[in-house]
Formats: sequence, C-alpha cells, structure tokens
Amino acid sequence: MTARPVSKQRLRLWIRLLRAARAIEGEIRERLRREFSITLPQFDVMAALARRETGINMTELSRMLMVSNGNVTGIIDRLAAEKLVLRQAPANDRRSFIVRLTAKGAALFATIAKAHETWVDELLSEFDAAEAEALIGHLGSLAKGIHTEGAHA
Amino acid sequence: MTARPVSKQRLRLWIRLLRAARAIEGEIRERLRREFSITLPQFDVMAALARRETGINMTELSRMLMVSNGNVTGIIDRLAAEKLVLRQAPANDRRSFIVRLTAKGAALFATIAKAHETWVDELLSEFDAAEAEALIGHLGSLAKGIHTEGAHA
DNA sequence: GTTAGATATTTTAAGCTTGTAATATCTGCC
DNA sequence: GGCAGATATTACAAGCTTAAAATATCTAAC
Repeated sequence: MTARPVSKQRLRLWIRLLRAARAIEGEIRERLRREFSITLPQFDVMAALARRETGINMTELSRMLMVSNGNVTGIIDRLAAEKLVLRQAPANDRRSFIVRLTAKGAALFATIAKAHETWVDELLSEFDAAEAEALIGHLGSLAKGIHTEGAHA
Repeated sequence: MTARPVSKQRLRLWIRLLRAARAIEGEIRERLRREFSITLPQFDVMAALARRETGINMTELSRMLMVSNGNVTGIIDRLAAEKLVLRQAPANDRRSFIVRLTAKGAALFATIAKAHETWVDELLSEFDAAEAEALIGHLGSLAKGIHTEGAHA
C-alpha cells in the first residue's frame, strides 16, 4: 500500500476525466463534420433550442452551454445564415431577442440527434445502466460547488 | 421504476461528463490566466515537457495532448518567444526536432504546477481517495476503445 | 543512386473561445 | 422626467483548434 496523498489522486482523476471527455468529444465532432457538415458547437446550440420551443435569448444560451456570451453571437450568426435558426424581437425588451429553431433547423436537428444518440450509446457501450447511473451521480455532484457562473458578462 | 432505455442513460452520462469537464477546465483556465498570465494549452504543453527531460517531438506532443499537429506549432511558437521552451535539432532526423523546457520554463512550471495541484485538490475535494480511485478506473476504461489516434497526421 | 511512399512539420482558411470594451436599453430612485 | 447603475448584445484582438494542403526529409525497394 503506497501512501499516495489524496491530492495526487485527485490530480490523476482530473487528468483522466479530461482525457475521456476529449476523446469522446473529438470523435463526435469528427462524425458531425463528416456525416452532417456541422460543427459541434452548432449542434450544441441546436440541441438547447430543440428542448425549448419558445426560444432562448443569448445570455441564457451562453449560460446553458457554459461558453462566453460573445461566443454565442458568432455561432448564431452562422446558423442563421444557413436558415437553421432565427432571431425574434420580444415585445417587452428591445435590448434582447429570442433565438428559435426554424422548421428546417428542427427537422435537421431531429435527424442528427438520432445519429448522435447512437454514437454516444456506442462510445459509452461498456457502461450498463447501473454504472451509468452511478457515474451520473458522481459527476453531477462534481460540477456543483464550482462557482461556474459559466460566462459572467 | 421507469424503463428508461440504456441509450438515454448513456446520453445523460455523456452530457454530465462534458459539463463537469467544462466547469473544471474553465475554472482552471481562468485562474492560470489571472494568477500566472498563461493559457491552459501552454500549461498543458509545459506539463508534458516537464515529465520528460529529454524532450518530445511535435508529433508525439500532439498525440499526448490529443490535439492536432498543426495546433502544437503555434503553442510552441508562443512558448519559445517567451523563452520557456526551445527547439533542438536531433542528429539523425532533419525533418523533426525535439522540444524541451528551458531552465526558465522548468522553474516557472514548478511554481505553477504547485498551485495547479492545489486548485484541483480543492475543485475535486468532495472525492476521497477511494472514490477517486474508482472513478479513475471507470474513466480509464472509457477512453479506451475509442479509435482516438488523437491527431492523425 | 533513383524513386515511390511514408513521416514530420508548417501553412492556411475557417471557425471557436475568451476577456474587455463599446453600444443600446431598461429599471428604479429622486 | 432625468439620471445612475444594471442588463443584453455585439465588436474586437488574441489565442486555440481543426482539416487539408504544402514542404522537407527519410526509408526502402529496385
């Protein structure tokens, strides 16, 4: 039994976590590009919008995706240029606007999401439901407690 | 008991994993910038070089960090401009070269690494040694089986 | 020794990402 | 109503990231 300090253990955990996330993320990014000619950030935005048909404004979108607010501007610009999303002006606040999927965007997302779920199922195939559930609990508690206001203005 | 299909479970796991990694990564990136004026990719490169005093060539570096080969060029360029690393021509292969930390780079890395380990210890503080060990095992097996040749030429 | 294919690195174009600053609008206090 | 501070978004500069193409060198087959 080596008396390895717990701080070294946590460091190893962090490195493993990061490597696992990068491996999976890289694989998904490559498949999205090859099969659907879309970037991962664009897919992430569409996924967020698909879960809320009423639309989401830029600030909340950046918080949900944990990226900076300025970042979202460019991604939405490119999605809008492809007519996959649109910006709507809400009645009550002229600073803001609501981003929604177009019909074209929703249809495309539905197709990609199906493939995406299959890929993830395959990439994480060695986890059965119970293991997945246990890991989900572990990781959920991990992300908490990090001050992480995602992108703070 | 909802009969949730395991594919949905794995999708939730992936989303949790990604969010946890992003939260921690974002926090570390911000602290590196604020306290040491260095970027996370630059720190990652220095960490790899610190573990191998004899130096590492570009291709292996990109493989270790799981980023594209072209990517490493720019990071090394900036580190070299700060005199933190240097490129050495090996005797036997004129296509390649070996990147090593300078004395200045090694000293700076030692300082930053100490702070970094403290941060990670704090950010993952809710995991004790046994939990960390268990998760490390889980995540290690996860990254395998992904074809992940990191950056393939 | 030539040459064909493999390997190591850089370059380039496009997109992502951040932090900071600028602009516009809103809200509440007076 | 006017003004101070908060909020929503965009603009900008610097750096990161990728995939694909270009260069240079090496290795092996002939």
